[in-house]
Amino acid sequence: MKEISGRAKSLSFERPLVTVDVLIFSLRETGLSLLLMRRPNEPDDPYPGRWALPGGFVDVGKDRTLEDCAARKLLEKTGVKTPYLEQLGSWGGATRDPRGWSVTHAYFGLINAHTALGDAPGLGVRDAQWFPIDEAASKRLAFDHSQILGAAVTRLRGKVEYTSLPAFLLPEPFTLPQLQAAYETVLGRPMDKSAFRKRMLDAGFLEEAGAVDGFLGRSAMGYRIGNRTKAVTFPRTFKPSK
Amino acid sequence: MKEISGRAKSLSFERPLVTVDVLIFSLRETGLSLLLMRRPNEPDDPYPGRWALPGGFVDVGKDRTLEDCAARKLLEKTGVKTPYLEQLGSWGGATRDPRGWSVTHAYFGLINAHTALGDAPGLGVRDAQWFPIDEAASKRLAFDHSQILGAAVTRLRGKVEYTSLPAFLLPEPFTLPQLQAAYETVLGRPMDKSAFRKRMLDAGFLEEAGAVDGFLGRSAMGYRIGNRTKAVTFPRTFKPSK
DNA sequence: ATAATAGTGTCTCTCAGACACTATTAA
DNA sequence: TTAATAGTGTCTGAGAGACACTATTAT
Repeated sequence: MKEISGRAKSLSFERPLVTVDVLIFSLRETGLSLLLMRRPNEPDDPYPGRWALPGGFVDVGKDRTLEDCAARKLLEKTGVKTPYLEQLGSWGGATRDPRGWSVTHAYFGLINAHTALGDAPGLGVRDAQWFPIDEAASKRLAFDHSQILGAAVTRLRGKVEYTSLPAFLLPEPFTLPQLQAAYETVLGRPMDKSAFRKRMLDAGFLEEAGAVDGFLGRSAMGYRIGNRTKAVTFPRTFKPSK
Repeated sequence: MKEISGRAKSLSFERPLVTVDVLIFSLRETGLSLLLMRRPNEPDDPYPGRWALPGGFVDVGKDRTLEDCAARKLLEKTGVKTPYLEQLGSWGGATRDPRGWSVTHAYFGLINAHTALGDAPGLGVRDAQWFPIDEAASKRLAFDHSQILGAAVTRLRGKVEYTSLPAFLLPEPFTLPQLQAAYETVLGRPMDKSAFRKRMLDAGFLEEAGAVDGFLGRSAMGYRIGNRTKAVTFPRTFKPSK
């Protein structure tokens, strides 16, 4: 802040384009998945027809804050209202958008597959689609979105090692075995049941929600998340590595 | 990205102001300190005369990326070239700058007191000054800079529990006792020598740099940081809380 | 020798992982 | 009773903290 050359506080210099992109993750039959949208196919649009993260320009009239803008995009794209939404970071530069110097602000959200009626609500048919993250990562996405996706997956996998993030991927109430399965899917490795339960219950972010389930074998206790706005941090990571 | 109403790809809508702010931390005699700058005292400038984070508008002609812009600000303010620099986050909204909808991108850097010739090079006399972070936090800074500072201190203290960040606060070569003192200063609590040494040496980010020091008592081994661009993550936090 | 600081060895306690065990439900 | 799943108990090993010990230097 400052650097208004001289004392003429003209703000007439060129301003970058300002956008928000949202990475919406969900657990689907095919594993951890990401919502992508196809860019319009008009030839003088950047990256026509490419898959891209949902997002768009900040609307100076509509959005009160960046976070509001991200929540708006997410609502428009999925109909989901208050999921876990975290700022991932910003990418800005002269060349990332052919239309000019631009900055994008990436947020990532975790929603459960139940709310995200996959191919249905609001978005549906059009040009939105879920992809398993490996498949999404192998595509040549628009702009620098592949790079952003890489950062998001790294962050997500990293945080899953020591936070309760995967709980946000499940519809409530969920059981501990379901939660464990969510962790195992995201991390791609099996975990010990006993240690897992100890950790989750000790962390104190779960509220009992009555017995549930049981359409095969013993029924299980259902749980809800105490505070849906933030994840809990565990004192240690799962595998203290080597 | 998209949302260009209709198919007229006019980019003529209003764009937010885009800035970068840098939080420069250093260890000084008075403890962990932050560099602040006084805003110009012209009455129609926002927050005239207030202390603020060093920063300024992105220069679309000069800066190739956001990170470049942050490095430029840091260089202009301190003369330091390639320190540890990490993106902290972005704050954007309609009301944070009276001049209009604005987004700032905060980076924090750790530099050693030797390079940061405190009150001297480049900046010197003018309107830049180091403050112990508690004092900086108690000031009413310009814009939302107090909030940003709060986030930075939280992040820094948090990461110090499980990373090698404090090493960036020391001039090389440094000794393990010096490094331990840096940790203790930032965290505000004493640490056990034996456990500390085990952890640091096992982490494998230190390179021996020959015996050093010894102007009182036994001389110590000096160390350098292997990779100055990123901190090492330890498998556990220091005090498993509770 | 003494003071001051650097560095090591040893013990203990905590806690995560391993894994076998018990509990509950449907067919 | 069996199969399937939920949930518990016990042991062990790794590793961090506590703390006393040894090592090296200047005076």
